[in-house]
Amino acid sequence: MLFSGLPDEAFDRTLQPIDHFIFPPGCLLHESGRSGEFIFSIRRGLVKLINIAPGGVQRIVRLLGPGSSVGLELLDGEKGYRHPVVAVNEVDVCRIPVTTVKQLQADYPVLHDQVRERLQEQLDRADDWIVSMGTGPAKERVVNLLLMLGEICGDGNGDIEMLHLDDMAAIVGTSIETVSRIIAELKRHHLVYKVANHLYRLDRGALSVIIGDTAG
Amino acid sequence: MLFSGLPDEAFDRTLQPIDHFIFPPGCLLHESGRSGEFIFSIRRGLVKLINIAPGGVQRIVRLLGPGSSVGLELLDGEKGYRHPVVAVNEVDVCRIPVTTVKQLQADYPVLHDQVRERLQEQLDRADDWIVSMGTGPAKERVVNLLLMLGEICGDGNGDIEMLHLDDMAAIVGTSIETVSRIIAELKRHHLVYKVANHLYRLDRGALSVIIGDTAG
DNA sequence: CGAGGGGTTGACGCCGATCAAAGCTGGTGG
DNA sequence: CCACCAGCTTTGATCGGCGTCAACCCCTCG
Repeated sequence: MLFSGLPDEAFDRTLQPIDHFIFPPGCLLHESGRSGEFIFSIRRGLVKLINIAPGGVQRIVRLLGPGSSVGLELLDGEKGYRHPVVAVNEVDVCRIPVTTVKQLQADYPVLHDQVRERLQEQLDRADDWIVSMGTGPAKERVVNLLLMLGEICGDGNGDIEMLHLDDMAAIVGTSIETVSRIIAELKRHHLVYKVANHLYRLDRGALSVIIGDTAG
Repeated sequence: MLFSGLPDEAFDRTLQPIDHFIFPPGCLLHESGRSGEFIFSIRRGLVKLINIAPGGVQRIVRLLGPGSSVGLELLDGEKGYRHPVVAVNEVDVCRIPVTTVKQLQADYPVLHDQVRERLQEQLDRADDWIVSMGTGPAKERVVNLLLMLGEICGDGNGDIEMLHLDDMAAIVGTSIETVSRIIAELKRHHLVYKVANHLYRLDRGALSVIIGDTAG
């Protein structure tokens, strides 16, 4: 969590409350309060940061799971969020007023480091995204996405909650038909197989071979 | 600069010196000192952050110009840089020991904000990159790149220093031949024309039409 | 049972990768 | 001052991957 490392009494004097929310899939996080006043810390589930190009085409620029923070850009004093943020699964978040974070940063300098590490983590994620989702044939990109899903919200078994086709297409930058064909082929070769409704298991070793990762 | 907002006397007690370097094109910044000890602040010129995939394929994940900082990830206590950083032009930088930044952060909390803003700026840049360089036909991506070059290191006239084909290809994710054909076509239509050796001028209005930016 | 939304599958055309070869250009040495 | 060479750029020909359009399937829900 964003506040790990802070003592419990740190929160005794916060002027505004830290609330806990649960969003259903497809819900826009920002609507839970007036725009640009809250930072969210994700406890469970998956959210997508989307970019809407002039023309209406959507592209997903990041997936964030448990432990990640949303809205840190508000600390720079700007009014709005950079991207619309939408729940993919059912999502469990802490909603923290920006003023509370600023206040706590002043009282506990270690929080500065926490915030910086979150930002750095997102930057690393974005760089990885540029390489994984922006390069190579469609098949490699889809496989990269599946493996990344396992890392972000893997449940230990290596099972992932499969996204909808349009989300995956908006991530890897292809048409939904192409994604459908690729995943169908992966299923035929038993590199991906269903274990429950929307829950799929990955053969990570075999998938890693496809993207040419000789380190397995 | 990274230290704007700090008083001059802040640097009187720094244990290690802040040096000034000039790198020729193609030079790896990290080699100027032992690995993982320095943060660079760019004063002039352009650097590229590159990612080398297993297999040797290079992809450029970011271009940084004057005002940007390189190596902020070292503040997280890790040993190495995330990406190799290579000078594109002749580059003018300040080399700042990580320990100096940490020391100054402790003495001047406002520096925490400066660092956070730099990170946020790079995150915004990365997100924009994902959209601009990862979506749409090759022509749009190249035009986006040219316009972005003008923003990062524009000299006011709207002139840009043209990159080499292989760099542009590594940015937009196409072959060098495709980039060459696209730029040749732009020249034919007088949307781009040479004003000096490697210096080109852009017709921004007309180029904006290509990428469908109705706000032009 | 019918409607609708997502997923699947096929046919076809085009964009862009690839291979190949021919200009250009700047640097080097005679 | 010129010839030469290496690396970069340009251009052409060909081919495959993937976008697009269209039809169909399947599951859910009213």
